[in-house]
Amino acid sequence: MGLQLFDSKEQQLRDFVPLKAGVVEMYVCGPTVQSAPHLGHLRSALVYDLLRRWLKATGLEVILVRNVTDIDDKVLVNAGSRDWLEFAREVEQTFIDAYNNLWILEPTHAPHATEHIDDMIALTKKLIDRGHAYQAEDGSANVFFHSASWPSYGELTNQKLENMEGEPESSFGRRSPQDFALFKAHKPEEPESAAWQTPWGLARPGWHIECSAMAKHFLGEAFDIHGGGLDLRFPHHENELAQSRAAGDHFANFWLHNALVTINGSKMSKSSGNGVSVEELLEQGSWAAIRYWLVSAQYRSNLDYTKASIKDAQAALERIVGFIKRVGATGKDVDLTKLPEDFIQAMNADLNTPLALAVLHESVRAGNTAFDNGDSKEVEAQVEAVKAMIHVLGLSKAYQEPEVSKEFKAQIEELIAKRQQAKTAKDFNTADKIRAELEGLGVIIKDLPNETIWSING
RNA sequence: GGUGGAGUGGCUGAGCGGCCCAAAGCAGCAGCCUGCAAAGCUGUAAAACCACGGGUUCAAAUCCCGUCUCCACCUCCA
Repeated sequence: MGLQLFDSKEQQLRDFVPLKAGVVEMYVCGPTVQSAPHLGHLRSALVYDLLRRWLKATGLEVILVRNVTDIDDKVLVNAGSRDWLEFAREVEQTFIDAYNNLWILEPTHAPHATEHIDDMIALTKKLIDRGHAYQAEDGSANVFFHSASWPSYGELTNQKLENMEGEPESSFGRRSPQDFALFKAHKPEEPESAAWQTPWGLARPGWHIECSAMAKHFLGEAFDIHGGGLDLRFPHHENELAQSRAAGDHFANFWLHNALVTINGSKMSKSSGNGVSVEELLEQGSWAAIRYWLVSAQYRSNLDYTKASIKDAQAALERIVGFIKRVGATGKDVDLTKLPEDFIQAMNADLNTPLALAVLHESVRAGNTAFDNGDSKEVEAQVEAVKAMIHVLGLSKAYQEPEVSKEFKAQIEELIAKRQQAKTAKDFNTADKIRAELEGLGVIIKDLPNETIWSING
């Protein structure tokens, strides 16, 4: 059976078939670059990275668009007296760094909202022409989508218009409480650089129109998958869907929503101030361990962060990496035809990564047992399977040599050789001293039967 | 009030009608390895009565009804 994905619009598993044979077009909501990322942001990006890797592994080409919302109320507020765009770029860089460290592949396109204002204006015009949007009745440059004009409004989240609370009726010139902004009129207290000349006056785009416009720009009127965090289902995705459909586009064929990272059972978020930063995480374990942890739950399950989370993940990951190193198979070659059937089925079942990890660990154990028994044929079979699996999960780099300077490497190897000499001479004092010295350099050594291997601490 | 989702061993977390007296990992314990460590490897206990109470079924963690608890979302903002 092929890949099945849970479509949150249909609220069921559906067989995934790309609209165009051989190519998958995905749009994922990226961050609003208002402050540095926390675990929740990382999970979201990672989930779609994982999906992308799996689609590629099954032979499909993937075009992934992940936007950057670089104009937004909070960006302007948090920039304070600084140039807001410069601030936004700086924050964006902290996201890019974190993505890179987590081995999240670069998207095919990573458009900035501010670079697609024309697309947004065009889409908004179309909506006005079709009678689904209007300029604010107070004469300002505010433009709203008229939710009541679109009969299927609410279809994504199965809600009825009358049950939605909405904004106070007259605020900013809207006709009804459930109408949302497509463009927001420039405010005197905001910098002029944060406003654009539109047919309705000086204004900046609302959040929802950005994604509709950029998705259309890069992927056209219909594309395969729209992804994002569960907290974006409403209003953001509901509004995107309404806008794009009202403008005559089919829009996304599948809607995917990843569950949230919680801490003590509650959503991790900026506003509640319980976000766990990258710095705090790295005290618990490596980037690889963080990635492993994020993969250890199925993407639609909440993932609860505790103090031990990353440490546990590190231990589990090292078991896998240890096996590969132990049998000396650290080469980069990977053969995806060696993926076990159970693993493939787990991934095809809406990316059941915990089950996939179980298959992986079973392979590791079988491989280790074979190694102890000197069954080199079995060892080879298992290690190839393991490498293929962790390649798919994006964890391959965990076993590859750390990138250090040649000089440093030579120094380490010399110390290890000296220690070996001391050990052979049964001069254990010297041997222990050297071990301590290596630890001082941040290097942890492990004595294997025939050799000593080392790694960088953390 | 509305809409979705969740409650499984000490912890994380799969399973969603029979293969479940419930995967995998972590932690624990034992053995192996070691100059000693660390790490590693192998094996493994337990009362997981699968939130609680009913029901359907030859068969339920899995389906149905009820109850409790928790989480997310409900529009210029995640």
